[in-house]
Amino acid sequence: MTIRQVSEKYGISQDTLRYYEKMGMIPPVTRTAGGIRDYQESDLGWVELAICLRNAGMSVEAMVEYVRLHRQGDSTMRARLELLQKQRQAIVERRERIDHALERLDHKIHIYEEAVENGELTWGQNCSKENGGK
Amino acid sequence: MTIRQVSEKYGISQDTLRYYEKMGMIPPVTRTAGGIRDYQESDLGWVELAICLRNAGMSVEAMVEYVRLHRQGDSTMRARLELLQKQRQAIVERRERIDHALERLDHKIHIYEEAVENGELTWGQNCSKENGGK
DNA sequence: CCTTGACTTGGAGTGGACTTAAAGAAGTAT
DNA sequence: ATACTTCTTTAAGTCCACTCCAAGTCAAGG
Repeated sequence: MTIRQVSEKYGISQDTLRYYEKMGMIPPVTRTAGGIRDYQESDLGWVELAICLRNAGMSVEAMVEYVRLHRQGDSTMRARLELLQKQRQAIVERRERIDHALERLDHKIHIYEEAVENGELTWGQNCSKENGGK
Repeated sequence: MTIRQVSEKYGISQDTLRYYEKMGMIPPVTRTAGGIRDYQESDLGWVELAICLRNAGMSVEAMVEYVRLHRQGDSTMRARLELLQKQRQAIVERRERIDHALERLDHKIHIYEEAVENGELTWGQNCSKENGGK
C-alpha cells in the first residue's frame, strides 16, 4: 500500500504519516527496492495505533518511547506495560475532565433552551449570575 | 480576591489568568481604584467556566465568541445556544475517540499483563502481529 | 530519450495556547 | 521616606504537532 492510499484510508495527510515515522512513533515502514514506502499489514497496525492514541491525546513523545522499547525486544515488556498503564491513567483523567465539562455544558444548554422558548426575555437579572450551577 | 489567590485556588498561573482576560475568554475583571484585579464571585464563575471548557478541549476562539455574544445582551441568546450545542457535539466526539483508545489500550494492557505473568517469554512470534486485536 | 506525476529528503514555517521578560507603578512594612 | 513585594503592561519567546517547501529520484507513457 502506498503512502497515498494509507493517507486516504485513515484520513491523515502524507506529511503526517512521514512525520510519525521520522519521529519514531511507528517503526520504519517497509520500502520497495527503490526506497518508496510500501505499507504492509503490520505497518498499518502501527499507523492505526498511533492515530488512535493520538486521538486520545497521548503525546508523540510517549508513543516514541513505546516504540523504542518495543524494538528492543522482550526484555522491555515490563517497562512497556508500565508505560501503557501510565498513559491509560492520563487518558482516564482526560475523560473525567471532559465528562465534567459536558455536565456543565448540558446544564447551560438546558437553561438556554428554556429561555429561548419562553420568549428570550425571562432571564434578565439571572444573566449576571452566569454559571451558577453547583 | 487577588489574581494570586485565584491562581492558587484553581491551580492556574497568573499569566494564564491575564491571558484569558486579554483574549476575551472572560469578561473584564473587576479592578480596584488603583487598577489592580479584584476578582468578584461573578468573575470567578467565568474563570471556572473557562478552565472547565478548556479542560475539555474547547478552543480559546470559541470561548471568546461566546463571551462576545454574552456581552451583547439577550438578543444573542439563540446564537449562544447554537454555539454551545456545537461545542457540545465536538466534545462528545472527543470523548468517543477517547473511549475507543481506552478500549484498545485496555486490551493491550491485558495482553501485556498475561505475558509478564507467564514469564515474559511466551509471546515471541505474536509480537510481530502487534495491535492485532481490532 | 523526455516528460509527467507521485514519491523521496531535510529543513523551514505555521497555529494554538500559553509563558517569560522587561520596565514601570502601587500598596505594605520598617 | 525607603525598600520590598506584587501588581501592571506590551511584546517577544517557547513548545507541540504538524504542515509546507525546495530540490531531487524513480517508474510509466509517448
